[in-house]
Amino acid sequence: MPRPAAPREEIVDRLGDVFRRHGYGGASLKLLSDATGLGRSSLYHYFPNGKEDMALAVLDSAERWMGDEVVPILESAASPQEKVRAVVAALDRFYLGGRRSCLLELFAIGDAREVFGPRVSQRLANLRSALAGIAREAGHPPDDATRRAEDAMIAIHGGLVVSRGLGDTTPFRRVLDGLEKTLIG
Amino acid sequence: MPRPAAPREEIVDRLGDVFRRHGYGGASLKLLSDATGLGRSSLYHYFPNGKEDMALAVLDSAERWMGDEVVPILESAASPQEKVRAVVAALDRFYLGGRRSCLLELFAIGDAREVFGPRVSQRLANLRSALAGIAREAGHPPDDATRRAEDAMIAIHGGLVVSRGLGDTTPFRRVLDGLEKTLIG
DNA sequence: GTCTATAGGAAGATAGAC
DNA sequence: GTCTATCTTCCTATAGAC
Repeated sequence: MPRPAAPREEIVDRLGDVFRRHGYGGASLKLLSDATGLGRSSLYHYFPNGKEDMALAVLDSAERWMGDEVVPILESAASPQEKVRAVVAALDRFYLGGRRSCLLELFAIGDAREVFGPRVSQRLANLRSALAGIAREAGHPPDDATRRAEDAMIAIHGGLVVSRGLGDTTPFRRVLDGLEKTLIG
Repeated sequence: MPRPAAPREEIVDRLGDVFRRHGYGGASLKLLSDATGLGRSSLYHYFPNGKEDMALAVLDSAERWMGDEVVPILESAASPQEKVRAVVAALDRFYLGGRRSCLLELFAIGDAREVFGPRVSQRLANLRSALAGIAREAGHPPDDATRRAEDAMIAIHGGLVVSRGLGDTTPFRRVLDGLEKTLIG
């Protein structure tokens, strides 16, 4: 008798691992199947539209994580400095200290761009707004705050890329260490 | 009678376009064939080992470009400030003002990582050394110079990622504008 | 150097039994 | 929910004519 499946959350996490390692196009059904322990048919049972549904579920999961972890920080009564530190800690956990790639980067490449491009763009813009809010709270005028927020995003993603390329998470960790200065310093 | 082929340089450039847009795995022989106007067989005539050979040719071409354009700047008698500005201009041309992705980023994903990972790592380390040289010339101690060079690489690649994600080259151009400060300011 | 044809396999996706 | 079997399409790669 078939075992009750792993919780959907767990499945989506494992799918995310594959997408983050291989990109959208490179994540074959075989890899997805192996990573979850689910056969092709089971994957289609959970995600009727196949790979695109799986990728959407992973994106949703990442956005939900940000909503659960980061938004409360932003809405708290903490000081800007405390908020930055909490966000840094959240990013460190989310990107596994620099060992995990960013889906927004991978989903803006190749065929995935056509499907997910607008969503990627919107998520980046949202993240920029959120970070700019902290910079404004710290007293920076709106233009300057937005510029700082964008610099922070550039540093984060650049740190991830360089860390992955060098095979060394030091650059990403250094970015996180400097984020307070980038954003409100 | 078959037309004499386009110069190899031109062919490699067009292959590079495909790799940069779709990544290594996403660059199918069909895309490569369409972009160059060469049939599959002709591609195998030029690149006997298929896609891997094509990717190597593109990487070689990019490295040669850097060697031809950037190394002379570094070896010139110009001031550090002049060198940074010349490098910035070269990067601006190379990345088409932010519209072109970096191969080093794309070739560190998925299956390509196994094949090109070490080479990517070495190129990044070389670029860091080159940039650190300018920072040292400007009077920064070695440790600080290397840190600045790495920050510059983080900013460049982060700027490319964010620009691509947002569909707007402004972030990359702003990174280039700030590179002098990042490196020697 | 380019062409057509094709091998041989892996891809995404579906059908129907259990 | 999971399984096996299968369909179609696409992929990389090769062979051989011109």
